[in-house]
Amino acid sequence: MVRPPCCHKEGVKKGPWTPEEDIILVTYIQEHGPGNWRAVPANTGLLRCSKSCRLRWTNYLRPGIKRGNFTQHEEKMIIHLQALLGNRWAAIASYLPQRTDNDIKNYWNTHLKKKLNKTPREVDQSDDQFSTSPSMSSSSANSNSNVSRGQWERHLQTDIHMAKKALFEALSPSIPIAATTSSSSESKHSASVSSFLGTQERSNPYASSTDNIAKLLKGWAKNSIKTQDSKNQLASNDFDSKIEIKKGVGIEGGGAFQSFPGFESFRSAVSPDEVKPKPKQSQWSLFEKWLFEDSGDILLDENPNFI
DNA sequence: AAACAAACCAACCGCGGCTCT
DNA sequence: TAGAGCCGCGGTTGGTTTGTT
Repeated sequence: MVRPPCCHKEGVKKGPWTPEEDIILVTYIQEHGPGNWRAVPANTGLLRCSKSCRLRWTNYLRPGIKRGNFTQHEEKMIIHLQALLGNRWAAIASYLPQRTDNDIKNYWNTHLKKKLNKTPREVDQSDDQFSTSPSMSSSSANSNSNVSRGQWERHLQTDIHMAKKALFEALSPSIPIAATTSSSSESKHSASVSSFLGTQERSNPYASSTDNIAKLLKGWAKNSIKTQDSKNQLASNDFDSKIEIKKGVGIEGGGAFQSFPGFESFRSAVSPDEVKPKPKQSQWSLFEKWLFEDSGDILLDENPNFI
């Protein structure tokens, strides 16, 4: 069947999102929750297609998103997860709950791919992983056509094991991460704390500026802290209280945005843990189980201090 | 200071899978 | 069971910023 693209309707706006649109979208989602995206443009009056709304929410407005530089730890995780899972960015993102698939994809395409291609040794390593991992491309699979299936499977097992091991190392905070593929120094990435807050060095128009979103969220958070003091904490995805500030400030009048202070107090008010999506926990458990049960014996031999 | 190139990233597009009727 | 519609994902594009000459 041929389905007309959802965004080809007349009067559907494209391009960068405005603060007003963001507020409308966030407000609606606070009230109704994410999902049923088709209803969002209809119910909010936004001149955006449902896809665009979902994308804006998941990649930018959703609470708990970490922006800015990737840490070395994250970088390593992405490399190894990519080796294991291939370009399944959503799956990879599920192990980096604070990063969006789009962010990871962009980072891979703009940074990591180049890095891995830079040093021959790393290329060899990554080629090994990629050419024998389950996620390898058909072209790379063909390049091994002269290798017998048995050999290839043994190689595959070995590489999966090695990838697991590497991933284990990356996931384990107690084990020092050796400077491997990253050419960027720790100091360069040590700004992870500040990067969590989305410090973008570049000054961008609104749509690519975290500042404005930060201001918005900060405003909501600030208000919610006041109103929810007795509740003692912010629910991870619960912005119900934050909506109040919207009602107070109003979405009309761009000047309202000027009144929002910086993001700092939002940072202090909402810790990364608090905004971490809940469902990831079970994924972690399964993943860790898979990771550790197979590699655990060897890994624990090598890292007796773990656990 | 201007022109050009490279890097970056938000957003779009189209496909596949799932759900509902 | 088949068709229609929606959602999510991955690939790609295009605008903006930054760096270099």
